[in-house]
Amino acid sequence: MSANQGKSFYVTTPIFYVNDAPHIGHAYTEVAADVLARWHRQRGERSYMLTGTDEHGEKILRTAAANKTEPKDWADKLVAEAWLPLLDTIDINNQDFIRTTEPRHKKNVQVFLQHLYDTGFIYRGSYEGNYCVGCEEYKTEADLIEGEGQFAGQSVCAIHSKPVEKLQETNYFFKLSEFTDKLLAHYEENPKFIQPESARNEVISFVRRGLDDLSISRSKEKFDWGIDIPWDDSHITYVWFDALLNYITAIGYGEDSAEAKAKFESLWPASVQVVGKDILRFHAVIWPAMLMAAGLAPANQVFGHGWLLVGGEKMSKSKLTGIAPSQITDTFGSDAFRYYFMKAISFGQDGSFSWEDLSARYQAELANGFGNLASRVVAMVHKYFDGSLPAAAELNDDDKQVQAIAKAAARNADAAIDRVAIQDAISSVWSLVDELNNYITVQEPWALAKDEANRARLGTVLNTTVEGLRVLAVLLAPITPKATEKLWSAVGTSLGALADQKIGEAAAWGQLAAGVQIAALEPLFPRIEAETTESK
RNA sequence: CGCGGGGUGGAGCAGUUCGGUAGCUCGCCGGGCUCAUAACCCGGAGGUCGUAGGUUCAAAUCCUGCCUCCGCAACCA
Repeated sequence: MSANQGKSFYVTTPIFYVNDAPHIGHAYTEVAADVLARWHRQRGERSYMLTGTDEHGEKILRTAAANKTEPKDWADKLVAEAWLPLLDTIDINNQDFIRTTEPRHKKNVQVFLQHLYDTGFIYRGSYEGNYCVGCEEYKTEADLIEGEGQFAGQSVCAIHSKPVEKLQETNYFFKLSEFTDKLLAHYEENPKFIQPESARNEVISFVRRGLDDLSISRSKEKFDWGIDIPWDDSHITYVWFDALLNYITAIGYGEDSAEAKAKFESLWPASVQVVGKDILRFHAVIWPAMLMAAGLAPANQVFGHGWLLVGGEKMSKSKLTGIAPSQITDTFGSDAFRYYFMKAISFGQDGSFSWEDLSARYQAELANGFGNLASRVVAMVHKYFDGSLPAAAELNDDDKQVQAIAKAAARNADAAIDRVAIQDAISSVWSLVDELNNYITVQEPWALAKDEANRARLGTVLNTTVEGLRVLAVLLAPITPKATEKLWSAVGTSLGALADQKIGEAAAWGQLAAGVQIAALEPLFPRIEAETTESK
C-alpha cells in the first residue's frame, strides 16, 4: 500500500474559513491529518501535510467592513491571531500553510480556469434561479419548502418563510454534468476512493440522480472579494472553486520551474484528503470532476469524518456549545487532546465529547495506564540498578510473550493506519501498555530484588519492560509527540533521535545496549486536580 | 412517501460486510500487590442488542412494518 517509490504520503485538511472562530471540530480534523502524516513519517516515508485558510467571499468582505478594515488586513489579523496559534495549540506538524489570498494561489487558480475555458469545460451561460432577498443568495429546489398561510401553494425560503424571486444572472459554468458517468465509474473502480462506506453510499446515490452544471463565477456587481476570472474582469471566481484548488496550487500546480514540477509530481495525487462529512460532496464530486477536466488524477482517497457532538447534538456557535481547543489544552495539554479525540471516537463516525469522558480517559488511560507504567519501570531501574539498564539473561515464556505482543501491536497498528482506522491503531498499541503492566505484576520485580540469587532474572524483567517502553515511545510518537519525546529522553537517546526510529523496526527486540544509562523521568501525564476539571 | 446516520448492561462505544456462545473502556462490588502518578493486577454483578413480525437448525447480524433520536436545508470540521 505504502510503497510508492519516489512519491510522498500527502495528506490535506480542508482550509479554514478564516472568519470562523477555531473550535474543537477544526482541531479534530487537523489532529487526524497530523497523526496520519506523522505516522507515515515515522515509518520512514516522506510525508507532507497541508492545511491553510480560505479567505475570499462575501462574508469576509462584510465582516471586514464591519470592523472598518480592508478584507486582506482582516484576514491577516485572523490568520495571525486565531489560525496559526491553533496549530500550535494542538501541536500540528504541517509542512505548508496556504492562504487563498497568496499570489501563488491566485495566479494558478487563474491558470486552471483558463485551461478549462480553453478546453471547453467552462462556458458562459445565464443562470436563472430562485433568489431569496432575505438570504441574498440563490436557493436550489431543495432549499425551498411549501409555503403556509398567505404563501400557501408557493415555494418559500426555508429560512425566511417568504417567497423567492425568479432572477437571471449571466455567469460562467463548469460542465459538471458531463462527469456524472465518469465519476460513477471512478467510484466503482476505486472502492476506497470515498471512505467510510456510509459516506461512499451517500455520494454515489447523490451522483446517480444526475449532476447539474455548476456556476463558478459571481458578478462583481454584488461583491468583488475574490479571484478575477482571467478572461472577464467583471466576474470573480466562486469561492468553492477557488478554495478546492488550494490542494494543488500549494504544491506547485501551474508553475513552470523544474523544481515546482518535480514537487507536484512527487505529491499529487494526494494520498488522503481528510474532510468533515458536510463538505464531502465538494471533495468527492466537484473536486474530482474539476481534476478530470484538467487532465489530472483525483486524490487517492477522500475520507469524511463525523461530527463531534456535545450533549448529544452537533456542536454549534448559536447553541453556545462551541468549545475552543485551548480550553482543553490549557488543562490537559496537547497530547491529551490528540489522544482523546483519536482514541475515544471511531474515525468516520460521529462522536460525543464530554468533559467527564475526557477527564476519565486522561486519568485512566494516560496517567494511570501509560504514564504510570513509564514511571514505575524507570523508578525500578534506578532503585535496583542505579539507572543502568541491566542485560537480559535467559528468556522464559512470559518474556517472549511480551515481545510477541509488541510485534503484534506494531503490525496491527500499522495496518489500521492504512485503513485510516486511527482508533484501532491506538487500541492495538495499548495492548502493549496493558501487557507490560500485567507482566510487571506477575513477575514481581520488587520480590526478585529481595534475593541476590534472582539478580539475573530481575535484570531480564527490567530489560524487557524498558524495551517495551522504547517500543511504545516509537509507536505513540505520532499520537502524543510531547510525552513520547520525554520518554525517549529517558530511555532512548543512545539510539539517536526518536524521529529516526522506524515503526517497522520498533518491535525488533534488544536494541538498547546493556549498561546504557536510563535518565530520570518526570510524570508523562501528571494527575490533574479535580478542582480544575470540575470548574469546567 | 426528500436524502442519510443511529437506537447494544448506569455512561460512552465496538461487533452487523461473509448469520453460530454478546465484547471493550469508565463506573460499581469483592480480592491481591506495593515498583509506581492513592497508581497496578485478578474476580464478580449488571444487557431477552428500540419494537412487532418473517426467513433459518441458528439473527444484534438477513428481510418487512412500526416507534424514536440525530444530521443535511440557518455562521460552523
